[in-house]
Amino acid sequence: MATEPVKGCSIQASLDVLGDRWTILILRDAFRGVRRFDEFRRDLDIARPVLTERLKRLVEHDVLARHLYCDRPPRHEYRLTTKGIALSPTLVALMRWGDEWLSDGAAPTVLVHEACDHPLDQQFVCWECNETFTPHDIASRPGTPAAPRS
Amino acid sequence: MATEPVKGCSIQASLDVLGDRWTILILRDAFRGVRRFDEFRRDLDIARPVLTERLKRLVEHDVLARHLYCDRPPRHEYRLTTKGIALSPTLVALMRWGDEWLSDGAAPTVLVHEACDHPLDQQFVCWECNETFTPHDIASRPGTPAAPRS
DNA sequence: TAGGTCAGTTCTTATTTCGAACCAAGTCGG
DNA sequence: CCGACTTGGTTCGAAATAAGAACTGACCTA
Repeated sequence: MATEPVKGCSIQASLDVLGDRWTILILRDAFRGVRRFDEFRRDLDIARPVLTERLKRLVEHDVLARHLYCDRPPRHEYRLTTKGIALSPTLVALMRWGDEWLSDGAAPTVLVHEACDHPLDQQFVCWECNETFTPHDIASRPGTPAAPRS
Repeated sequence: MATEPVKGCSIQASLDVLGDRWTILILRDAFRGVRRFDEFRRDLDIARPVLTERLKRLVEHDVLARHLYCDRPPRHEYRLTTKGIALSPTLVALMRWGDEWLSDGAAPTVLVHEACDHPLDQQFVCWECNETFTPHDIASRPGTPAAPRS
């Protein structure tokens, strides 16, 4: 897969890793605790060769790691790495959008703050003012300060 | 942990709308201010029939709206709806993950709080304790039909 | 009238994805 | 030891999807 010099867009770069019909669903399962090949396969109803390829890809990109969990019959499991866990804001955002805009009723699953068991929210926060704000208050600036890019 | 078929998963529902190779890139452009057919086409280097189909789909799903912006030669533009704008946490999350884990240096584009021009952060916040927390502090509860707040 | 733009549609071709079958290592029951 | 079964794959041909190039058609400008 030709990974060309990403036109300076991190969304594109992320989609190079995640952007196909199955990868995000595989990761959703991984967040729910699914770890084994057949477990993914049954849960997602995905073709075997496709699952093989996607898992390999995610391991290559260091989003999942392949662990040997059983010696005698050699068995592997796929676990989220730190880099993989760092995708949770993305998954949470997708889930919340689906809940809010696509669901025909109540959310099928609710995420909560484990400590107090109350529902979670996801917000934009400013480093400086420490205030939360809406999408409408976002602006974008090219590049980091003094970072030569082109 | 039971692996029952996850019907009614909101991530799956969201991906039914967004989950192909182009849709999220189209939306990224839309957030950046792109509105016209040819502008999308040139910027993304996407095949015309595919762009036609994706835009139609996004309009059908009420993520984009097709506006007539010129009468005499009838011209249309595609704008984000409220539902579309509600996707910004998803796009921001993807962008930030790419920035942090895939970029070979500085982030190509930085999002800022428009009011004060300082970089934005995206966080999980608890409705009750009002505290921010990490992915590790998230738990999930099956379909609690908790009535949304007033 | 000629040439150009914008927003498509309609083809043909190339790439992905699918499903079904096959494979291999190990395990269990008899 | 034999055969059935499990996990985790690989290898096929067939089907769905995307790509590319050319064509349409409404308008605009000179």
